[in-house]
Amino acid sequence: MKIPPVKGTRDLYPELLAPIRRIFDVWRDVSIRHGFEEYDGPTLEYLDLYREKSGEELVGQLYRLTDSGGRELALRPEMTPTLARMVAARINALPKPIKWFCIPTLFRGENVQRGRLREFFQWNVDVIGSADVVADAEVILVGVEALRELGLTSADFAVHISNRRLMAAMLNAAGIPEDRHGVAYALMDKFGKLDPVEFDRHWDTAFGSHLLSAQLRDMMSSSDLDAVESLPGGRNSKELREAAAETRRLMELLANFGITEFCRIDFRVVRGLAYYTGPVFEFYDRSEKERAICGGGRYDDLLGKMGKSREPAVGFGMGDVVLSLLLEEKGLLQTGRKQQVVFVLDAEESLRPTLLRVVAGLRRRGVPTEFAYSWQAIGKQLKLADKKGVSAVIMLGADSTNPQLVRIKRMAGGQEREVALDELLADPRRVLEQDW
RNA sequence: GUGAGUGUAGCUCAGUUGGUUAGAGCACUAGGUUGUGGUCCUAGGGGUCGCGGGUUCGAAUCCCGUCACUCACCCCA
Repeated sequence: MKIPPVKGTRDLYPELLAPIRRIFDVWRDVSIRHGFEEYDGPTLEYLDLYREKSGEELVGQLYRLTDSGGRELALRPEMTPTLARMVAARINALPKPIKWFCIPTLFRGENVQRGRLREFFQWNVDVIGSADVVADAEVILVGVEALRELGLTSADFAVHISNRRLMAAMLNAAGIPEDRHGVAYALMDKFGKLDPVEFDRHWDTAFGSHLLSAQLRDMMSSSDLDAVESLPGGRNSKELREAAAETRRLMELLANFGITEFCRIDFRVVRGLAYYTGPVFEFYDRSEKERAICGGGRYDDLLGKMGKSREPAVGFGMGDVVLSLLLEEKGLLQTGRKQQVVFVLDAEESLRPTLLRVVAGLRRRGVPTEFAYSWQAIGKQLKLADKKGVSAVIMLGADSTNPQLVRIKRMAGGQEREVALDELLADPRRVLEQDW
């Protein structure tokens, strides 16, 4: 019986895993360079952790199971609840701000389609314990730097920035009651998909104010902070002016960090889940054909709901699936072998013991080394070396008059040179990297 | 959940109005090549034609059902 991989999962063969590993390396490297520490948590959590935090929508997508002790568990669909628990447990002991990152495997029982799987990797970067908008800016900086490191430029992607506080203030100023804000957000989230007439009609039906609808549309397409304050009631709203000021400051900080070219205000960014309280952002490819590469924002109230003390926090998640699609489109997905492997061969079978000694010696000195398990003619061994994609071959017994001489052959150009075996083993990296 | 499309070798795909033993390219294995890889040539392995039923002397091909996958919609980190 043939059992296929589970829907929405991937069999990551070496050539498929290689480019993903490359992405992980960049994520990790950039995180550490920006002062973040890596953490991880369990893949399995109590179902209640998500029930309490995420509401029924996400719980409906959970992979749940009952263990042999009758505990109701779930495969983690996101990292934030775990992070919140871990931080809450040590909140008094950890120096603030806490800057942590993580590259977890996540599971969601969603419909599978382009850019969306049921098991995927997601880079999480969070700052906890600072209410300063500079933390928001730094988190965005980390995300931008990682994409730059992967070869993307401002011609390829942009960070679309909005602010939940600003939107709330705006709606308040327009006289829309708090309990209707959810309806408004849902509509604003659809702004990009609806044409103006439809948008007006939906807005009118919900709020009965066609005028506001038109102004909202202007504002959402203008990306202009000043336009916000010209909304009905805007000039008199302290809340709104403050939120606008916060957003302006964020843009200034991003300019100070030197990434203005990547960042733009975009009030179409609302973001699905309800726990965001301040600036929110999404990274999109410039064509906006793909789903968001990355999304995040400030969630000052979430940790308070998880633990005892309220802690301001900001962070984002960046999945590997959409990012890989984009990198592939741009021809930036690393597919070839990058590893520099050498292959040791012996001209005669009697040299096998020497070969094994040389192989072990090279490996001990940090040189990735391969060899043929059974002796074959030089031509066959070279063929094998070629298939393995090695960068160089070290030939033992190449000179029958002097057993101390080995010949090093570069596979790319085919050049060969001879070197003493002792010299090679003394400092193989130097010998192998040296020009000749 | 809704709609559309696609299922033939590991991959990409041919396969005539239904007709002998289902093919090609790539990939894989081996040989040509007993002191030098890539190119080239030759050979080989690999298929329950997604699955089940029906029509027929005969089904990869026609019909019905079913399953899987892909894309889109809905929804949404």
